[in-house]
Amino acid sequence: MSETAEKQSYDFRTIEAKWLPFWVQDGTFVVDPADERPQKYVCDMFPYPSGDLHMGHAEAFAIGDVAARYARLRGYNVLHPIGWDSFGLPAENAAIKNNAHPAEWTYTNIETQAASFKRYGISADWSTRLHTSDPEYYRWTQWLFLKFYEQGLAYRKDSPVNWCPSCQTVLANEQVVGEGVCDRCGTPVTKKALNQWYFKITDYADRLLDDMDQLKGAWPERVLAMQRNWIGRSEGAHVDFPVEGGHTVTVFTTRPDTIFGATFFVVAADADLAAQLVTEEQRAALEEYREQLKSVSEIERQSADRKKTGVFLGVHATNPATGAKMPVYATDYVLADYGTGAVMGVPGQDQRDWEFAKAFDLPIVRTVQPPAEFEGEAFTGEGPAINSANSEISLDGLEVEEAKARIIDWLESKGAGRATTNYRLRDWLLSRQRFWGAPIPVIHCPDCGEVPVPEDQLPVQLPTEAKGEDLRPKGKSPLAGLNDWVTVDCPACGATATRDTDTMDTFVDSSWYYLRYVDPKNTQAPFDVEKVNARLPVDQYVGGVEHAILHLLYSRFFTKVLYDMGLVNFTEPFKALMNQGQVLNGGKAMSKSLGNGVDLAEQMDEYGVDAVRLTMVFASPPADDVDWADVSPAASQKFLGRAWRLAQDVTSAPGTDPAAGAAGLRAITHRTIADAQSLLDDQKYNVVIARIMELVNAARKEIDSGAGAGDPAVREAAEVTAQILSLVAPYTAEDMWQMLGHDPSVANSAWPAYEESLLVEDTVTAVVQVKGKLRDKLEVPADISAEDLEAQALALPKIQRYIEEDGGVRKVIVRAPKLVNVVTG
RNA sequence: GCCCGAAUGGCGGAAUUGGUAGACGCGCUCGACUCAAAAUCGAGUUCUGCAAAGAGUGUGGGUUCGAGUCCCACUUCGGGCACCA
Repeated sequence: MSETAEKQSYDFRTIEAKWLPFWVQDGTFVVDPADERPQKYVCDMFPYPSGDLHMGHAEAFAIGDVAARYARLRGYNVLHPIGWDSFGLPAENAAIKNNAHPAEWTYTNIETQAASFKRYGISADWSTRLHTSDPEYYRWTQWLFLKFYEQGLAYRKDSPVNWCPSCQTVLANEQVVGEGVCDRCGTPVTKKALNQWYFKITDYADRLLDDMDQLKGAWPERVLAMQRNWIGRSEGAHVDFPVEGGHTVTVFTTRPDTIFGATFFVVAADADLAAQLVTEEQRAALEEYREQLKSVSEIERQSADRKKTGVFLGVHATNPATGAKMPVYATDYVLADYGTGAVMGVPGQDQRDWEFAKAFDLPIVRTVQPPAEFEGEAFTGEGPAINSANSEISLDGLEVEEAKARIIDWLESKGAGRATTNYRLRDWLLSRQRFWGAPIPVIHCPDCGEVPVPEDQLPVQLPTEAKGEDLRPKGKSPLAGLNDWVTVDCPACGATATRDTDTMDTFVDSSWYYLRYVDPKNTQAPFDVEKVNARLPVDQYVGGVEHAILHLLYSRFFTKVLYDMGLVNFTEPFKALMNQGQVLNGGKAMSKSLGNGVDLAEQMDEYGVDAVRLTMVFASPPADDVDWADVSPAASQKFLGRAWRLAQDVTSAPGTDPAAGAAGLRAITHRTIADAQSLLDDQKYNVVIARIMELVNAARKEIDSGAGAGDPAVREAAEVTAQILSLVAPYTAEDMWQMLGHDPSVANSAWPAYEESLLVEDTVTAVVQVKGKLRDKLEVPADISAEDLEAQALALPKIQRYIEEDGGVRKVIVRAPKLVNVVTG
């Protein structure tokens, strides 16, 4: 800038209008396939096109963009893709309302969001853009389904499933939230016996759990904890109980050591097992009990303080340890789909069994000695075994762990039991009675049965003519009502057959999109194996904690299956995960009902894109919530103006050697680079902003009351400011960079190198403590010896006084050059 | 009940990982500029106290020359799971 040029004021509108088209034309963020530099893959969880972008998107994508832009400045070949998770129910509801096809609503919203993303300055490579609702995408979702099917990992079964009466569709366990309600509409979920498609995620339970070791430290601990909890591995034993009528029923127990206390036997009332065991005399009673249960809501059933109910099945089981006859009951406190759906009742050591025994007046035997002061009912703690012996084995006196091992050995020797592992995780119910999803590529033939659609007939496309009322849920998939679509020739025998009319859970779509990003236009395969192996796993994944179990667990599962198929050479998709916090307003999540929503577009109009982004990043650590009521985008705008004017004020020529510049400012500049680097590596993005603010303040001071605007150190500070600021405020930074005489884009400039020699301070402030309390300070050379520092500290008059008052020096701790602690007395 | 996480000024949050608590910002107070306001700039701002000084990082103990940081016990808040045998 020449001295004569008229000073403009900082106007974010002009700056945005200038640079947004430039980045598009320049292809600033498009990955060059020939780029040989080391790679980084930074990925945000792709959005659902529910409308325009909101404040939550702004927070998440601002944070993800810092990571991407930082990696780019550090010289990596960065892939930062963008796409949409564009299947899902809201599009269907809109279509019914507007008598339209869901695609209309979906793609209109995508265009709106795409424009907003561009305005928001996200450094995405738009050539990666994908939508899961495009036939070119879901063709491969279907292809992957078929691969899973081939390996027996996709199957159908009849089972009581979660049913939302309002959405008229089944739900996965992961989608039943809180006290048993639908995560979309809050309606209490009921159970319905249906034939549904599942992915066999339980086959991968151990690996999903054990491979979390790879993620420790790189994923938030709470996400790992939630997944661990969800998988719910528990070690125990299977024990076989002979039951009258010639059956043998196996139970799962984590406490085989308590088997001598098993006095009754309970099976899940809603499972087939109960119907198989029941005597003819008791069959009517069982049926009546089952009828009663149907009227009990899931919420009521799950409440722990509900009194135990059940019905005697008329048969007895034999306890393999005691030989005792145990009455067999059906009850709803035993879950059909956990363990084996049957439990040995040990009232002495299990509170639920205690309550059942009390309700049915069954004997209670303690087999673990509670401490003398114990006053509870069932005793579930540690203690020596009692009452636990037969003619062949005695556990008496053994502590729980030892007793478990001994009884398992004995059961194994008798062929009556074995150690086993059980999981809370159930198979993933993936079929949905919805329209706007990827159709399950299977044909049902009266002669051949289940026939997978041949690969060359993919994609099984959704009908494009369906609209409005065609899509209303009727208890079965809307596709079932479209006869032209449903009727098809069997690919195996040519007979008239029908298509499967369910569509896939949208979490199937999102379980592999991060793979497709590296090769989004591939028409021969979901992705090129070599390209994926070269680019993945994702180095930094960014998204909300609400997907802690759902999307993240499913994606991990998919990756492991693909690994086993030889399609990828890694077992975990996301090396590092960052959960951004929510954006609140007044301590509460923004919502229509509270009327506390803040409109992103309005904020950008009023304060500018950069100010909104800066506010998001500066407000708190990335993982913490941002309360919009506590922050000031106006202040962010003000700061950006200060930074921008810095560049405007610089009068030295580009390329001026900074060595001759003011030493004080240079030291601050280089300290800022060094600090920013380690802060960015630690993802302490909010603190990085604080450091840039300090640098801007120091540079301003230098201009106003120091060496002046022509000092080379001021130019250096302004350049560094532009570069670091470009991570959060790309428009302002780009404009600064140009004012400073550089070619755009600052985003592809090199991260500034700091000079070690400038970080070394000549003098430091040493603190002098007496008995750990700060009493005085001392300016000393940075290379002062411990002896000199101690002597100087002890000579201080203030310190002398304390020493006299406290009765002399006992000990002196010296940490040159920063600290002296005098211990007196 | 079980499992995670957190607690620092009026507010959001810093603290090189055991060595000056409160960086940076918001807000507030005072001042400059202005006829005035806005914008901008400057000074101050943990608490008590006129000051000297003292106290201080949820509570209570402990380790240490020295603790926001480490250990033990607890409290409160947030989140997840929960009749899972």
